[in-house]
Amino acid sequence: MANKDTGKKKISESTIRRLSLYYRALSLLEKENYETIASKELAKREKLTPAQVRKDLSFFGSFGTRGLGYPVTELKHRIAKILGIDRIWNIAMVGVGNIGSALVSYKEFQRQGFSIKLIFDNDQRKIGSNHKGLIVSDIKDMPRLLREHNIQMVVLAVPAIVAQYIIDDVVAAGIKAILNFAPINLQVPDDVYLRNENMSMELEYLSFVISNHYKPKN
Amino acid sequence: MANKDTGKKKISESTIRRLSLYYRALSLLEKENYETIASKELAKREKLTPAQVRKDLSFFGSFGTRGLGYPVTELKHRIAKILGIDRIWNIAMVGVGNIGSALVSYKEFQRQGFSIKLIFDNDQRKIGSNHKGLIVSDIKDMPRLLREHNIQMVVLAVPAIVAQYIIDDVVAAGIKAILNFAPINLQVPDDVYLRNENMSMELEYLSFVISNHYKPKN
DNA sequence: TACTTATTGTGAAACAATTCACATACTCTG
DNA sequence: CAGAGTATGTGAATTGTTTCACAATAAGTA
Repeated sequence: MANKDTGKKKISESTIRRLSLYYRALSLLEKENYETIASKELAKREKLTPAQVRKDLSFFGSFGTRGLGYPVTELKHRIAKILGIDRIWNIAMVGVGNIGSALVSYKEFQRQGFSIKLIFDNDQRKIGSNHKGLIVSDIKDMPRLLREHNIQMVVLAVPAIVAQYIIDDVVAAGIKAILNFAPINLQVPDDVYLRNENMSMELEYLSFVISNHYKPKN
Repeated sequence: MANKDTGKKKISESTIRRLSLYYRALSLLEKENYETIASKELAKREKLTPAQVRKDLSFFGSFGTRGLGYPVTELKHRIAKILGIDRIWNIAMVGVGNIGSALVSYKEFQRQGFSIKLIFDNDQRKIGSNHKGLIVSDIKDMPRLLREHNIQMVVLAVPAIVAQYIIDDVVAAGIKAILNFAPINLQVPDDVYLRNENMSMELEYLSFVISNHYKPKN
């Protein structure tokens, strides 16, 4: 009864996001030379409940040993496979402003298997310049280059005002996954997954928490 | 009673985050000279249901007029007040690496009332340098400067390896809200709200979505 | 004023996520 | 190799969130 993409999905987004947490925790545990880990300890490290850890994992199979726990290295690989990070993803960065160029230099992406292969901008002064060994390409060549370099994901870090115009091109080039940093609601077809990252919203949430002495439950 | 706020009903994190969306939508509607907006239209713009919009708002009061909708400008101000963004927040940026310096230049923060007042680093080569009109201070002076400049929130953009050490100082300086970009689980006391922002996790989620032909529900 | 239309505000219903609790099954020790 | 101990895997119970559906009520109209 494993989940596969046959029809219905019963896996929640929260479960997937926790898988990322488990993956990071397991990488650390591996370095600490743990061979096995109990749900209790894994939960403690991620501030979750043991039942939640077990339930999350159980959606994808039965990875543990009763009385002992989960094998650290194996579970790490299994989760990598589930998340689809047991490979290298080719990324393009569109927009080389503050955020874009920071992310190009962000070593964590490379470390996690997300390899930025192309950078685009529409500013003539930026086109041709070098960022961490990559030459900024003209956004006009984007459709062709995205295909030629077998890019699977795009990070969009352009001004809000041009974001829709540019994302249309990205979609037209066949990209199915986009991480957008422009603080605007963009339209994409149903079969394209667009995730919005809005840093002001994060600060607004902090603002609410301290203004209202609100105690989030996690 | 986990939540304080004088015995009010429990508000979910999702509701708060949607409040940010409504706020942004209302700002736009105001520019488009709308005077009132129905939950139906507001929902459409944010890809939510009208019932959800009304329910979210109803947690905080009764802001609309039956038969007409919500008054755009007034609702915007009410939400700003609820979120605590009807004011300027003084922020300090700790760490002037890629992410840190990008965020210092990120105009959206300023625009939303989050004003970066101080920047810190521990690298002698960076201390004293100028970033967007701000001089990078020595992290050694952080406890004193945070208090002197009445800083209320800290954005942490330092390497994971030193993050715990630095956040301890931030907490000791009396800061109650921290946005952390280091991909590591930090420990803070109960009365400090720490929010983690992990960009690799966002890409991992994209990876899962396209690897499994997963259809998120929103 | 009375009538029509529109849209809110909100209990109740439906749905979703988390936690509980325990049978099951494995390890470890002597 | 048996008994003690431990921790998984998972239905059931609980808790949380979203959607439904409709009474209430304001605006607009004549």
